[in-house]
Amino acid sequence: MPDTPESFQAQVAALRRSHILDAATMVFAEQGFHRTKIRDVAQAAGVADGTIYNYFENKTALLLGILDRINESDRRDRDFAQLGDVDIRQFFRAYFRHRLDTIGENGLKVLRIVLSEMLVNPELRQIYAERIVAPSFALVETHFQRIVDAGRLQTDDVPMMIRATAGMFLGLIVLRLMGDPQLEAKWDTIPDVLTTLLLDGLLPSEGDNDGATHER
Amino acid sequence: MPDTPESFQAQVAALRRSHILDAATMVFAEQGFHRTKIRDVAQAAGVADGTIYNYFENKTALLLGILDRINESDRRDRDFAQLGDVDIRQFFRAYFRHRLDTIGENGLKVLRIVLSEMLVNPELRQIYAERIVAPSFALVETHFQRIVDAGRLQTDDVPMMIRATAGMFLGLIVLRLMGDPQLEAKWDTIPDVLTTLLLDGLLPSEGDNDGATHER
Amino acid sequence: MPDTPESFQAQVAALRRSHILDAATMVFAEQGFHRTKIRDVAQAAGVADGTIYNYFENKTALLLGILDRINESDRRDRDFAQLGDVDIRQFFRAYFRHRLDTIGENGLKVLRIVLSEMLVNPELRQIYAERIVAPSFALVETHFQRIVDAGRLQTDDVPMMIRATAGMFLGLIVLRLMGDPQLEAKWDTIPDVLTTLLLDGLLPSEGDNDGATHER
Amino acid sequence: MPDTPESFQAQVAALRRSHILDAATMVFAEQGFHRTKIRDVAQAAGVADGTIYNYFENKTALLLGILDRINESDRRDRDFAQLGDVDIRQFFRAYFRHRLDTIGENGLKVLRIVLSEMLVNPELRQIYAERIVAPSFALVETHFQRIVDAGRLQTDDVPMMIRATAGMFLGLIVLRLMGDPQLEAKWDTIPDVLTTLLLDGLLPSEGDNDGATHER
DNA sequence: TATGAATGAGTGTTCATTCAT
DNA sequence: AATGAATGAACACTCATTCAT
Repeated sequence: MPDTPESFQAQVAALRRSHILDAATMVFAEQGFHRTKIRDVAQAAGVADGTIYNYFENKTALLLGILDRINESDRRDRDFAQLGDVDIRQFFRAYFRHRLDTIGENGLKVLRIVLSEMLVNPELRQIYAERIVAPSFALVETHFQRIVDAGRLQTDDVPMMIRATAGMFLGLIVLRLMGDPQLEAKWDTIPDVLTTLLLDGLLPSEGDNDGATHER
Repeated sequence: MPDTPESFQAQVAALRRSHILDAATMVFAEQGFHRTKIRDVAQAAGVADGTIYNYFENKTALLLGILDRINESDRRDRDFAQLGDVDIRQFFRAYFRHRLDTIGENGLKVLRIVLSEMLVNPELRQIYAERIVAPSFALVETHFQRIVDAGRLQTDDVPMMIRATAGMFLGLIVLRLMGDPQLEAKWDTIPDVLTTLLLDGLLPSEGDNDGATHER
Repeated sequence: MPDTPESFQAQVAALRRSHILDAATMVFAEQGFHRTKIRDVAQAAGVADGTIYNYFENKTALLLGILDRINESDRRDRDFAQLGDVDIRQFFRAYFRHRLDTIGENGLKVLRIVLSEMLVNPELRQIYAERIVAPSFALVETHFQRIVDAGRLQTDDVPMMIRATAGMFLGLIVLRLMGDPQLEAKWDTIPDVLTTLLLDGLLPSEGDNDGATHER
Repeated sequence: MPDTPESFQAQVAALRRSHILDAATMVFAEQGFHRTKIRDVAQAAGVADGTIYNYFENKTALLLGILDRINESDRRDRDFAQLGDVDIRQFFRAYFRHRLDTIGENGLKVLRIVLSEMLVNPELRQIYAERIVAPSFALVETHFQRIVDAGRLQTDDVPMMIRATAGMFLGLIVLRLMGDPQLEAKWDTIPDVLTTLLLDGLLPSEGDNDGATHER
């Protein structure tokens, strides 16, 4: 079935938009948002300055576009998260591993820029909060609540537990972005470390030591 | 012992420097780093534009100054951390509570600015990594290693465990700065939530359920 | 006699040209020349941006087109002016009235734009001077010269008298465009006021006062 | 009496402001408002681009400054206008002559720019209407009303008569700016022409012809 | 040491015009 | 002839920094 002319035009437009976004992601990751001039993006994309503005309202909209892409990949991850009916320890490990792989080295560079700008730009932040954080948390909450109800995990406050978990992951990313060499060296152990820490906690198992006890 | 004229001058200078830093902290927290003009800082400090440059090399140096102050308060917290020879659960709770209180609402505003800029400014980042992160982690590592060696806590990798813990704290701050309403509402429960999560983990205690088992 | 295909095409073209000119007149009058974008004209005319350039060389040519239309209506007024063999006072009144009516509220808006641009654009000015001012003045000059020769009007310098008269009219328009409220309120009295002032002058008629005399 | 430091600084500032305004007037007159870049003004004034903005809010404010100067000279002319207790014919001639001389060749160039922009810029227009037109007309109205009451001039509507007169003057300027060669050639006869036309009107004096009569 | 006026490099955005389709 | 996406030159304005006083 051949495309109608309209949809063809639309496809070309979408393609170029995506192309510009690729270029923007690249140069932003390389030079940072503020140091990057529109001209840099244009040159990287092989178009004229003005062409950018046929596809994005302004420079910030380029970041929004990048955010939307992250949004997309997050949406896919949410589906992945629902698969977690298997062994919990394995699921945790696999999920952290998956997120880590999805981000990748390049993703870290982009995250640096996006995080930095989002912290300081309310518009960006709102988009992120509404489109990504809120629905993700909502989904994961129901999911985990079920698991907790089934007695497979134990916590008093599912929403806060989720946030603490997500925060741990995000915080490690931020710490690495801050330049901690230890984290860079052991980046791959994160899934294991987090899984063990979150599931088992830091207290010694009963019988592991000389009788130290603890009460909650 | 009266101050010599030199040291008096020096004290006046230090005072004014501190005064300017107060002003900078305030206006940065309120308007962000980039949106704040040197003139804004000068007016808030009640001095002329040029005077700023007698005490700080450039605009970024103001952030560095703010960072140094955070550094100072962190150094004091490190001492506090060493006091942790009491009950571990109480210590965790008290420590998180202390950090939370130290930051405060206003500190969050400053953190937003400093974090954002640090993510993107290698110079700032290096200072932070060298002066704050590294020594803090080093100190806490030896401290915790001792506790682990004493069998009071259990973990395979103390450095990573510490980073995960610090990351969880930092990540929650970032998530809140991103605008998560849940976190804002339950901000005060963080010490409890984190303590329980970190010490006990998510897995149900033996006997809490119908015999589900887990292996590490 | 049916039109040949060529002339039919030509008619369609002329029609579209005129249509575009209508749109341009409207949006220029509404938003001014510089604030109006070609896209505004195109949208108002219901065509694409590029189409404008099939009918007009550039944006200024649109103003030229508007000027040409004013030219046309002025040509018709010239004929009207020749009808002035009736009572002079009536003719003056009727002529001013006619010009006022011809311009209308909408014409004032257009005049504002055209005048402003013409003052500053030599090309436009030249067209106006050559195509409109010069022939109009030439015609009116011969016409008035005849009337003066016939002793029905009295003046030393017909060309300057005509310019002063035209100037008075134009100047009142400009003053109104400048925002004088008095003129807006009494706009309709202009034909009477001008006629009386021009024909009778300001000096009191003989016998109207206590014998004041004047010499030219 | 030596100036206090404050007033000295203020004087220097006023001087530089005036200097910049001189430069702006010059380059605007030469190249027009829109074609003149801030850099042109700065170079003509021998200062940096940014310095302009220490004295004027924006480019338009430069025009406002020029307008204010015209305002000032007009205020002086108003005083001049009050001197008109002498022979009316002489006063008219002298007044027109004075205005013509005040404007001069250079003033015409400036007027071209200011008029053009004012026609199209409501902000500028309002300033002009409020600060210049209204007070001028108000003053002249009371002045002429007195003369009319004294029977030395005759008119039904003083305000409109004044506007017609001012309009005639303004209109002649506009016509000349439009490029009429006749006006340029006989520019100096304007005071005489206008005076005669306004005072005596166009109708032949009684007895000058073969008995043509007219009624008002 | 404080001042604050002067500096001038730096850039996002607009929009008239072109031209491949 | 119509389209409308691409072009890229153009520019007002900001503001960190300097330095004469």
